[in-house]
Amino acid sequence: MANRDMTGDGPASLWASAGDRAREREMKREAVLTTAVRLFNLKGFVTTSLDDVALALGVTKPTIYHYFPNKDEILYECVRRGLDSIRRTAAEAAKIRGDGAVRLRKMLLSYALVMTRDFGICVGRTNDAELSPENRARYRAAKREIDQMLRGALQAGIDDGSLRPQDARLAVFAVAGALNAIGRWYDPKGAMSAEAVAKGMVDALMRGLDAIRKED
Amino acid sequence: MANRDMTGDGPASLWASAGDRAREREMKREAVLTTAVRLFNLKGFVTTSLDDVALALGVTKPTIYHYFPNKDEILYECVRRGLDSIRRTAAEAAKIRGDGAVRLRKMLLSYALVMTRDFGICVGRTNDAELSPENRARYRAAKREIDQMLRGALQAGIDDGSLRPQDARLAVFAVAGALNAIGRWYDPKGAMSAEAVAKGMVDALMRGLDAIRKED
DNA sequence: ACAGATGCTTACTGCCGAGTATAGAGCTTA
DNA sequence: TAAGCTCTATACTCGGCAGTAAGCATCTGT
Repeated sequence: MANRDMTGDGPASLWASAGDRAREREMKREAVLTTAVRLFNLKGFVTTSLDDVALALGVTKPTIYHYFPNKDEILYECVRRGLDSIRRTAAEAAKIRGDGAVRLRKMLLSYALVMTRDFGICVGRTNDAELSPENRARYRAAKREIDQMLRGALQAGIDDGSLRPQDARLAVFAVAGALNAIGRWYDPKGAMSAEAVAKGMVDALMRGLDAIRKED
Repeated sequence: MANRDMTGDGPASLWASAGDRAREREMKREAVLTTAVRLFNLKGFVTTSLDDVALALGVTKPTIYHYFPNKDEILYECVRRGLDSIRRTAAEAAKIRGDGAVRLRKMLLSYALVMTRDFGICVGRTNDAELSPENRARYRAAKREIDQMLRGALQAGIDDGSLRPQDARLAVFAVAGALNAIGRWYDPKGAMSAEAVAKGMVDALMRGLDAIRKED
């Protein structure tokens, strides 16, 4: 990495091989994570052992420790990804032009979609008491941030008249509660697509906030 | 119990003492349960050991086993109580006269109130994977029953025109999700009373279902 | 061909927590 | 005063799981 172009070998082969290794490592790490999150969602974090995860991957437990320092970090990385997706899409939605109702609707739609996928489901099912104190603090901070964004959009909607005046705190808790639970009943192999579920859910929730009805 | 009135002692003293003992035992069992549920809600079921519960009660672990056969039964009894409260009040609400919207609103209000109390919170936080297979089956059956009652009232409301035509399954999941999450944020020592939270929540949710607005 | 890194294995340790064996204290009935 | 029941404690067993030690194979660059 430090001494590329120093040999006559040419940078391409050096980089290719170094890159291959790094990429392969990243893919394996990814495989650990996706296998872990699926098991966590299926059986719960505490009741899933790393031996279970290793077995599902066809490797042994110490292998997992080559990619993650401990079990807690694996869970944290799972919820971090879910929360980051929500946060990122919500931040984007906050920037689009339109009234508060329009921005909030977009936020909720992205939120709902994330909750139909593995890392999102994990967010919905994870109890913060399962995380280490440090990661719990980060987890809570991320949740708070999302809550603030939703509340901000809702309040903006109330202020600009696109949403009914109401207790923003209560309303956001209700909405988030409904969305977080999606992973507890949604079946990807069922009749409804993730998009249909998300849209149906968000339409109902936005009606509850008295949004001006806009079919898009 | 079998031979009362057989001695000259008189039934009163016999019954008093037998009753006292039974009552005392019942109270102790109750104490185990309420202490356990509070710890479960605080730290999570799996991460709470029976030694923790015993310590909080000022006794030792074997004492707990005098009142419950195992840890699983303790958790099951907690969720059973919460679910029974919801089920009972919902069944009552199903019998009152009025249109579907009125009955559904009553159901949700009782549901919400239960979710602000310990056994209700436990229902909201318990992951069915934590229960033994037999108790998990009972737990699911109770949940399904409640779901059916809500869905029935909602459908009745759609049929009688008091609620907007919509996907009943999706709507009930949304509503239940919002209510189940109450225990994750509601603080009994906070500014809002349980009643205020329940009413605010239910008003918002019913608006989402396009109930005819009735301030009661 | 050799040195060192990398990836993974087998075979552990150590701990924690569910559940139990057993005994003793106190109350109840005879 | 003795037998028996209820309740509780001390002091275990046993199993499961997070995390580790140490070694073997393979691949990489010199």
